Amino acid sequence: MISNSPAILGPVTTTDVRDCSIARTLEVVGEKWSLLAVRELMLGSDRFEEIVRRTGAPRDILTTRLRKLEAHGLVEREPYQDRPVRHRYRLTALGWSLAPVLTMLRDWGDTHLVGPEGPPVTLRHTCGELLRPRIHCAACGEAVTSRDLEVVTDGTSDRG
Amino acid sequence: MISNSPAILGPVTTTDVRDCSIARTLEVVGEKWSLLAVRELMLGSDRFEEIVRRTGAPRDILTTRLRKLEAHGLVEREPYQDRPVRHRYRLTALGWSLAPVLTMLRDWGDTHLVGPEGPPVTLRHTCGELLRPRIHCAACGEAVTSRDLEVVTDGTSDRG
DNA sequence: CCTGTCAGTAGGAAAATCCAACTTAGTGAG
DNA sequence: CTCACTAAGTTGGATTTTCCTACTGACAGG
Repeated sequence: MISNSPAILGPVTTTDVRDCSIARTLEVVGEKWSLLAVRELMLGSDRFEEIVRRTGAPRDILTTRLRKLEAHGLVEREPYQDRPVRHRYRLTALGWSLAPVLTMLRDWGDTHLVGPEGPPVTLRHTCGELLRPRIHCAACGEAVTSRDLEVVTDGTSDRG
Repeated sequence: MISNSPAILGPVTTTDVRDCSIARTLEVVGEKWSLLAVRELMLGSDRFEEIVRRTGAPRDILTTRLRKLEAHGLVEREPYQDRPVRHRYRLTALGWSLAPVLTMLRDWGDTHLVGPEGPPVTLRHTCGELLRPRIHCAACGEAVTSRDLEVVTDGTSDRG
């Protein structure tokens, strides 16, 4: 094996870790409560108290999550009064761009984690039907399954 | 406000927490390293050591994650030798059904978290183009944006 | 004056994660 | 035979996060 190099070839390269966009994304929104806060903002909550209530997140944790989302440009925090200064939260376009991620997480739960009573929340498409999301290829328009995909790495080093 | 009920209407229902499929899904795969383990399995790693190497997860944590994924039926663990007994891991169909979630997480990172060198990993669709995933409505076939969706809750209690 | 609201902070307990070392039953090299 | 190495963990303890409860400040309503 090349990667577990013996002493002659130098120190073992401890990072065979894949540099991948999934990992990068999870660095931003992968901590507990982050995606649920984003969900709440998408569903219309814009005040701290409401997000606390609807997610169940500890207040201090939610504070740090919202600050992190703000730092990454997914959320804007704007004062809506002073004395005392209060803020509301709003998703930016970048924040809204997470919608497909949440849609797929929701769909997975809808499909595999519900009882006979059905999904607690559903989304209705403008076509009138409840949304069953499918991934299509933007280039050819066809529906995509994992069998239609081939992994392409640039071959160098640890990326993959 | 109805939800913050005064004493007359009974004790404050501490759980205004939304029962939603996103939260349920995150209960299963939302902990650190879970989705990265699934990613590795999708990319072809099937041995414990390899998943450790490629994700960078602590071995003990990865063990508990794989056990949890197995308990939920996303992963199968099968012995491939005894003396000493060794196992390999494989995604079940249920595990593979997470592919759209990972696809969207990857796409978000590809779109927003890459430098000029581009994404570290890309997926090629059978049509020949690199995959740019879009969500379509299974019912009408149209591409979906968040503006085309209406939230439907059953109205009762805390679900939403 | 008393209570309640909102958006946090503070302090300390509890839980999760991380890390390095160890185990077990082998295989291959010298 | 001995040494080094492998795979799939397990163990103990340090570190880091998360959680929980209570508190703050500045106001509004009764």
